[in-house]
Amino acid sequence: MKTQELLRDKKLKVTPARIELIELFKREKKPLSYEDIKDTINMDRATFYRNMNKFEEVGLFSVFESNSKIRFFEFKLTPHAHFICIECHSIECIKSLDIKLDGYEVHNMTIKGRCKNCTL
Amino acid sequence: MKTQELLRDKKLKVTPARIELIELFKREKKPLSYEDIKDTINMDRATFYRNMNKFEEVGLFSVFESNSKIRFFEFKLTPHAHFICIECHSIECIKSLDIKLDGYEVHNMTIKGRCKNCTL
DNA sequence: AACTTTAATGCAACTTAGTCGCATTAAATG
DNA sequence: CATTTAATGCGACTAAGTTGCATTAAAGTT
Repeated sequence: MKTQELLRDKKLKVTPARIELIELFKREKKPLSYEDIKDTINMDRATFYRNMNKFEEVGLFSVFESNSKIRFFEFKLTPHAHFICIECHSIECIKSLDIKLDGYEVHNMTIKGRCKNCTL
Repeated sequence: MKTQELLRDKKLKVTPARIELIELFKREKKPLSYEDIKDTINMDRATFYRNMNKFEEVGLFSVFESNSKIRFFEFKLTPHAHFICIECHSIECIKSLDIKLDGYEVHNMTIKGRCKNCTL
């Protein structure tokens, strides 16, 4: 769906900041934090966070916290788990795990540990 | 194993604060944050965090972050996943999931969403 | 048991990701 | 075009967790 439609569909105003964010995350296809993209985006920190929180509320994005309390945002395509390495801080999308759990409404699943490189 | 042995085994000094923490978490058998126990423990915040971080380093405790960047600590018995409700903020231990992942050294697994009560 | 080394503690000051209030500006609605 | 409604930028703020430092207490040594 086109970005503008996406926003209208969720009854959100179409603004340059929102378009920029959604298009960036659609392109990147991976979880990013404010720190990761602050230099490439053209808006205030508050605007970034307010929009990302809205996007999560309406179900466009998924969000999770890494080690050391940093929030990562990802444009929601197919639901999947994330692996966060506590050593190199890399993040990997894990598509091989089923993220369902009977009786619960699962929003995300994160696994922390040491990644393939860091266990060598 | 007795608390003192546990500490000596990890080459950590046996102090009243450490004994208090380990015995409390052994008793509770569930993840707790500093906020949860600050009024029942007899030590400074810094001492709490420094000790918990040590305990994690040496493998006695497991740690994970809830929503809203709060750290939860748990005395490590059998490894298991945790479910964190984003609505009522309750935490449940999920023993039914296998927390293994080929090629990775898994330290913890957290699932966020809405719990059984909150999806009614 | 006293002596020395090494690490743990308490306190206050600090860090930092994220939030909030408010005045201003820009979308949407009719 | 006028009006309503919500988004933006800015700076001030919040709160969980950390750090520096002087003090105190374990552990190891003679």
